[in-house]
Amino acid sequence: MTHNSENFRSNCPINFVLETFGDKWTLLIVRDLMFKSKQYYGEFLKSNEKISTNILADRLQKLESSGVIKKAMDTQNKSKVLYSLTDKGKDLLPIMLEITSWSHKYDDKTNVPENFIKALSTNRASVISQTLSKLK
Amino acid sequence: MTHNSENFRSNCPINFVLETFGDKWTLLIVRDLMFKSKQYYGEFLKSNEKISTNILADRLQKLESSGVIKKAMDTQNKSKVLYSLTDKGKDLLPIMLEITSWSHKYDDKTNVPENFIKALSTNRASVISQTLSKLK
DNA sequence: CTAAGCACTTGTTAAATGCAAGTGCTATGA
DNA sequence: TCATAGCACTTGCATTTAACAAGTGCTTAG
Repeated sequence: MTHNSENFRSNCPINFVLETFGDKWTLLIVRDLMFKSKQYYGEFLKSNEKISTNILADRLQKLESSGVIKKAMDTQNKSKVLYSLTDKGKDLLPIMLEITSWSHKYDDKTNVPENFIKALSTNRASVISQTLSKLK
Repeated sequence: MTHNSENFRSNCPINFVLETFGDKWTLLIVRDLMFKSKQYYGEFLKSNEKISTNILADRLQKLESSGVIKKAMDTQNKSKVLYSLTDKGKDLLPIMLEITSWSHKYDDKTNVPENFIKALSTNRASVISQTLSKLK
């Protein structure tokens, strides 16, 4: 969905991210690409949250058309499709890190490695560069 | 929704915020409280995105039960209800600011004052303290 | 050439949303 | 004090979206 569509709601920056990420599933795909080194359709399906196949297909297509992810053919296996983050997708990292901090603070069930939390508060820049470097 | 409910999906921090904010409306209420000095039901209804009354009532109740906002009686007018952010809600500010930066970068229709964007990149701490100070 | 894996599609049922109208308080003015 | 209006919701119903199970078509491995 874009601001040009018939579903246009406002010019607000908060609203803009909601138009792309305002559901229960889309950001989980970004998470899997960004932090869990997943890149195949079948890998996204295996996440704990158990996304259904039609919703996954729908969200992958929407993320691609909004320029957050891109598709590529797996050069090793032509029946496989490789998904990856674009620069626009990688730029979501600061948002993801703030979300992680907030959840760590307010949800005692949230499971984030303690050294990641510590690095985040003491050396945020290197957390960012290390995370991005793994995305090649 | 909490991690104890029957809808539990995972212990992931990204999933945790999606359980509360994973829809098209909830975060707009937080935005209105945080940046637009709104505090009444009728004020939220007037936002550009045009939330419907039943959805607004539902989201206000969910935000209250998740501890992000709190209700109070208006001391001037007993027929009015005052909504405000809790500390947990105010702690969403860094997330909101990162969202604002991302949308400003990737959506040319997004309308954020240029001096706010500039302050955000050069003096983030003071943007935070000034925003919070207006929330009393 | 057959079987299995992978990335989706399709169909149906269940849930969430959008819209219009209504309800029950409180305040205000004649 | 009694009618009117404002405010914060509720309710009912039509439409849209999501969940679940099953199926399809292409690719590759044996």
